[in-house]
Amino acid sequence: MPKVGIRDVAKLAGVSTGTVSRVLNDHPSVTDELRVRVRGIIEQLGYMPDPSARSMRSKVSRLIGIIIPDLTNPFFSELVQSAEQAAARHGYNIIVMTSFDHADKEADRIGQLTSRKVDGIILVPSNDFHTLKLPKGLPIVIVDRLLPGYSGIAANHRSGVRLGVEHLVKLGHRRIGFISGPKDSIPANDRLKGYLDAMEAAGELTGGKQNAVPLIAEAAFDYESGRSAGNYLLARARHERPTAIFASSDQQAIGCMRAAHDLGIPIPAALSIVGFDGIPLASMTIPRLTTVKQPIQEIAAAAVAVLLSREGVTGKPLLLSCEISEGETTSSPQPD
Amino acid sequence: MPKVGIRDVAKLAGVSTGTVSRVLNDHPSVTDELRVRVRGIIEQLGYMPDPSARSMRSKVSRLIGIIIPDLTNPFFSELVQSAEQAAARHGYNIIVMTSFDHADKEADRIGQLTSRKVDGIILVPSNDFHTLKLPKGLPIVIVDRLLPGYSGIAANHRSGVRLGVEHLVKLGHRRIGFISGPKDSIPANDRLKGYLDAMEAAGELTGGKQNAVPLIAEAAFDYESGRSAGNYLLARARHERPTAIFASSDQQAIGCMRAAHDLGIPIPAALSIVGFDGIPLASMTIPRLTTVKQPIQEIAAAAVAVLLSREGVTGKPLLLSCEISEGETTSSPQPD
DNA sequence: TTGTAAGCGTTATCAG
DNA sequence: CTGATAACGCTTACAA
Repeated sequence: MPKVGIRDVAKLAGVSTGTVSRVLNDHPSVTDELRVRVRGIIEQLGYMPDPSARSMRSKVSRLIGIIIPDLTNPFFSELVQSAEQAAARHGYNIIVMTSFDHADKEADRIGQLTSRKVDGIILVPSNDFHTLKLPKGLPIVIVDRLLPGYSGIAANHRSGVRLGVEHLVKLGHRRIGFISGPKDSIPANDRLKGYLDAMEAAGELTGGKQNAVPLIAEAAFDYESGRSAGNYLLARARHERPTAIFASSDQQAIGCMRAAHDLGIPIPAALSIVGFDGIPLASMTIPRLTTVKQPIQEIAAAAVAVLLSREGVTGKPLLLSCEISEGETTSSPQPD
Repeated sequence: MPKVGIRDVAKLAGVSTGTVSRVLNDHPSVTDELRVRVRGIIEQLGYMPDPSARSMRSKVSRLIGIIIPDLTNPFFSELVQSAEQAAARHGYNIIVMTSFDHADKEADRIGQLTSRKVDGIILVPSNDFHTLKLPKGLPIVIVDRLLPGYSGIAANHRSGVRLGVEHLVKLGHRRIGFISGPKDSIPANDRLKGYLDAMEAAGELTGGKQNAVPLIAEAAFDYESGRSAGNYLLARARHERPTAIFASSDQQAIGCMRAAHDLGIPIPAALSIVGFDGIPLASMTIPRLTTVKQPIQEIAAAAVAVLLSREGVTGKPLLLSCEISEGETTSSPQPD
């Protein structure tokens, strides 16, 4: 069974290959009658245009690449899934690649995608990342970890964290600890700023007392780091230790929950905890984690939309807002 | 800057396009001297062969598709990541697609990949899946959820579960409950068989007493279902309820942990729990979950290898063995 | 071993 | 609006 090509369709429909092609591409200048007839034949023959031949002529591959640091990270896997969905709605498919937060691997992946002639790239830049050598002519949109000087799409981490900390303030907390991300990470710094914003607004940053009892612990975004950061913040006399902790990631928050648990500190009775990200896992902890949820689907959809508009991101970064997802790890503080 | 093509390379190297092509494809019949020279020019010009043109002639796209039910499931995201790694080692890239456990979506995805002319498909069949219409000529390898009548690659769920249950038996448990997967799921049934194997070997299946107190609860694989199944198994008088529970997934196990927690049953003091899968989350619970770990990387690597051998899976399913990952949710049972 | 040239299956240009 | 026909960039017999 010889595979059916565009001329088989043309022959059977009694038209030229050109017409068939035009039908295929929804070119306006085709009679409705012809369009219908050709479509019928296509159906009947089960004809499928060859994407290679197509892309060779038209310079469009209907393929978009996405490069993320680690697919095992639930935030990124949801991002990829959402991107796949969004792309599919436009007839596009997704090639995934992992950079493992390695700048040279990332460069290599970008090269691969470029030579693959994808129509665009969604990039979550690796952390140890310095200069981005962008193949010009290829639309690329930076996502989640915005780079200074580049535009892109991300959640508004700063205002999101502020939202979360303000939630704690509203509950009556004053000694609010903060588990920060790695200091060389852009989003980590944005989140830190959000914390400082909220603390300042609450009047907790003016006095000198904070200096005596540091409430900020730096840590990687993972579970174990969150745990040790939590230990650090909590291993002090009761009247000195924070009554609430905001963690820069849900994984940190969960690690911190464990630290509190190990220290015999009940949650939320003696300690409120808020995380950041809104990964599915957050609703599976005991008790359920209160967290600031990133609009992952919206980010992915926006990224795809930008790529398909073939403009790259135009001006400034596009920041989407987070919302708080209330769990069971927050309550008003106990009286001392 | 006009893009550089194969003839630019040929011209500058003073050879024919044919020779350049042969160098590109590591064709053996090229002088080392020429090979080196051409490679040099290629480098110098930054030439990248156009994959569309290439694939159009050669019928090879160096693309492989992978269809999974849900990328949000950590098991599958790790599978995809491993597959991407394995494929990359062979110069292949991966197109991901999600079926959401929907048979017709799955069929559609297979169609898309077929028309994309991928070189092979890795498929985790959707659950409500009946007949698989395989485009012949396109190598496809079924993974994880083996279909009766088809060959494929998966962990040996049956022996894996048996391993886990035997572990509990060795610790001294006799009333071992089992949270099963959905009854229409192949792997769920395999796992159930593993449980029955082990229980029979332990002499716990011969008496009639099991009938009076059913120790098996059917549930979906997710967290919430595991929780209600756990509630069902544990909501009885102490001397009747299981001293240990084996759950068919880690998520179920974690749900079950929550159920036990809510009932005031301490783990592992009054209840041992073992999960199945070995997802990263398993080591993040309090206490850390003991689980049977599937060899995900090996599965992915084997799947890619099979595809690249262009044979499809030849004979019987290939079953890889699991290993137990000891956490803190298992101990010897308390005396009644 | 290397060069020559004929396509691969579409799309796009240009007449009609 | 539709039909010829020339590319597109590369691989691969076939010849030399």
